Amino acid sequence: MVTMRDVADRAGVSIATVSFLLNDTKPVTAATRARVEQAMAELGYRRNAVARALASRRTHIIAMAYPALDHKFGFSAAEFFTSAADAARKQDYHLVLWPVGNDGGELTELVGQGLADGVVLMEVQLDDPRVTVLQETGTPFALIGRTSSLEGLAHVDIDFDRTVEDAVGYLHGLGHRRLALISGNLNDPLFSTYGPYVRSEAAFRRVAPEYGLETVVLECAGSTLAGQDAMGRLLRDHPDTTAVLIVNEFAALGAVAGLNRLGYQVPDDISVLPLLMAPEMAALTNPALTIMRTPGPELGQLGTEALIRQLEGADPLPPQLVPAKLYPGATTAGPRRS
Amino acid sequence: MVTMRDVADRAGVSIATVSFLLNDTKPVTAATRARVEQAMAELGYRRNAVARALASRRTHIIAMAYPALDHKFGFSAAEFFTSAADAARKQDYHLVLWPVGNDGGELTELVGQGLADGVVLMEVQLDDPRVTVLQETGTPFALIGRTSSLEGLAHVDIDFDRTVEDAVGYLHGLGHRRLALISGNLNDPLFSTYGPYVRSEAAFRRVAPEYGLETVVLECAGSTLAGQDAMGRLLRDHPDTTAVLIVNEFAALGAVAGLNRLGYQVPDDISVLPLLMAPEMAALTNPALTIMRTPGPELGQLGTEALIRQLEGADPLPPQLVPAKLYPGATTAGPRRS
DNA sequence: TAGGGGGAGTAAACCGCTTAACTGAGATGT
DNA sequence: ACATCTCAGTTAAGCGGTTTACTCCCCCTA
Repeated sequence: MVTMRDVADRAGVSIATVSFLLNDTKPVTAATRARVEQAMAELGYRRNAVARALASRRTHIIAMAYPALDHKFGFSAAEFFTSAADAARKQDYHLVLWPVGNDGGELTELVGQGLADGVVLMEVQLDDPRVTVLQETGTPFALIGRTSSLEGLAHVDIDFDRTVEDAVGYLHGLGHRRLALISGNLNDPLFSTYGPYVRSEAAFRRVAPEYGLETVVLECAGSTLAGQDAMGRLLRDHPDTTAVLIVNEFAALGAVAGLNRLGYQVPDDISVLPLLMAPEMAALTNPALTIMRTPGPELGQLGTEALIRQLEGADPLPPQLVPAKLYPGATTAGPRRS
Repeated sequence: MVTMRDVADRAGVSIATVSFLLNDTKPVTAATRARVEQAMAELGYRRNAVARALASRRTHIIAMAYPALDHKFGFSAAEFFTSAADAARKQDYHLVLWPVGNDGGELTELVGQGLADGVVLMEVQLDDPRVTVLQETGTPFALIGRTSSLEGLAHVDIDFDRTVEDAVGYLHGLGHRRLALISGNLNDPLFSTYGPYVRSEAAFRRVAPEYGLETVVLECAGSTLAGQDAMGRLLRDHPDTTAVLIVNEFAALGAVAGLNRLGYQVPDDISVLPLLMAPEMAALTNPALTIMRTPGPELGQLGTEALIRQLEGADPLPPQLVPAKLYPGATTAGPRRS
């Protein structure tokens, strides 16, 4: 292994000089720089990240917590991850996906062991034990999503209000007057603790009346089957509904499948518009879904940047809310004239 | 930060003793052990992984390469990852998902910098540049999937022969006599380099005739739309087909959607059986797919174990092939009497 | 011309842990 | 009883960098 020592010797300088040059922490004359750089090239030197981490007490590694137990690492999560990784790389950090339980214990371990400088948390619950643990241990972190009380926590999240406003406005503009929202399941312990359900339902209940629309809200678990079932209930109990918003992406797939099976035409008989979905997932149905596209790339990037600022001691970014934007597909249209 | 020094002082021993105890590298009397352990508990000591890595030249981190540019990180990949992470944890390693380009350059960087002890590669191509790079740089690695020539490379893969045999046998047993395979797209540069397509198609062409079945093979790209289109072609050109095997999981979803749209009943009119799919994905269609379940958990575990053996200098595991097993759903049945 | 200031480079003390070589005391063999 | 083994522990030399304090040396100013 080629070390700094080797480079320094060959260039006829001290290892400190090599270090200064490499980190750009002290000026170095052009001549010296050239000699050192040549030596590095000739020897094929690569700086040892572990030694650097030990000496500087910074690993330059950011862990994105992967909630292994919750399991559903879907397309949205993949978007968070890749965009976050890109953002990190641009700032000379490594971002890796680290599988941890969702109690926060392993997270502490991770940082306690000095393996990661900070943590980006995704799929944050309204009352998330992980956040508590991270706070108590003084671990730097940023959230993608929000806990219910966030006193100055670094976080980014979806702007549910604007997303729902835009979605409802869009459907209203198409001529729809009877909208339904397929939301979360009250019996699911996750429901009341999961921001997307709670916040989009609240937004819907607020916005729909503003447009003079009836608010039909159906409970639904987050699975294909549940979505299909919910759609059946909707058609039975509210047959005059012409457009449906759906929070959960799996339920949305099921809803479309259900409509197809029951012989309904989408979007002619009924329009379907998921409120949060990744394009890859939208392409899985037929017709392809019109969606409010989860701003995964933006959130991943912003979350990471927020964390890095914190790590570098820069003044923190203000929390950012990003709305999901309409991503056209073929499941929305004006209501059929009856 | 509590260091070994602190623990040693409080327990009245040298730091070496603490280290030996912690790593179980030298015997320690019960009395000393008790004192040290108590000191650790009282001080809340956590061993610094970075320092350990530097001194021992082992980070105990395994990187699973995430080909950010290429394949979608779907449910199968998630299965590889979680099972691999579990396997690693059991052996005192951390496994993390590391996003890298697919040329292998960043992989070398990763190991060159000493950040990871080894690499688990998934979605391996038949002729994979990453493998070459890893070999040249002497990086320990294990493959999930196979390159075409694997001279003693540590690897695990799906047993395509048995998978196809089982699938064909199963459908034959149900009474089907006219099977089709929806495979990869010849125009896709990936096709000829991607093991699953190549090997399962080869197996199909070999096995089907053994059962006295016609071999219809359709090209198809790996997307929902393509799958739907392929199904249309199949019904048009080979209307007497009663069952279809599909390699790509996205195409499989499309195929079912296509059948539904065209008014066919699944499985009454035609049985659909994907050759490689994760259960989560199978649940996305209606009816839920009967699948040959990708042995993701097994492969992730075996791949990781193979790598760790290599890292620890144990005698290597022989390469393992695991067949996908039948995972019942509702898209297969006997052929309709005509 | 002496004094001061600043820029480039060096020496050396860590960072927290592992590990080879060594110590010393009690057990063992003859 | 004396040399020889064991065996639990200790000492100290790294691992490959970062970083503080310090040394030169050259140039500018009074």
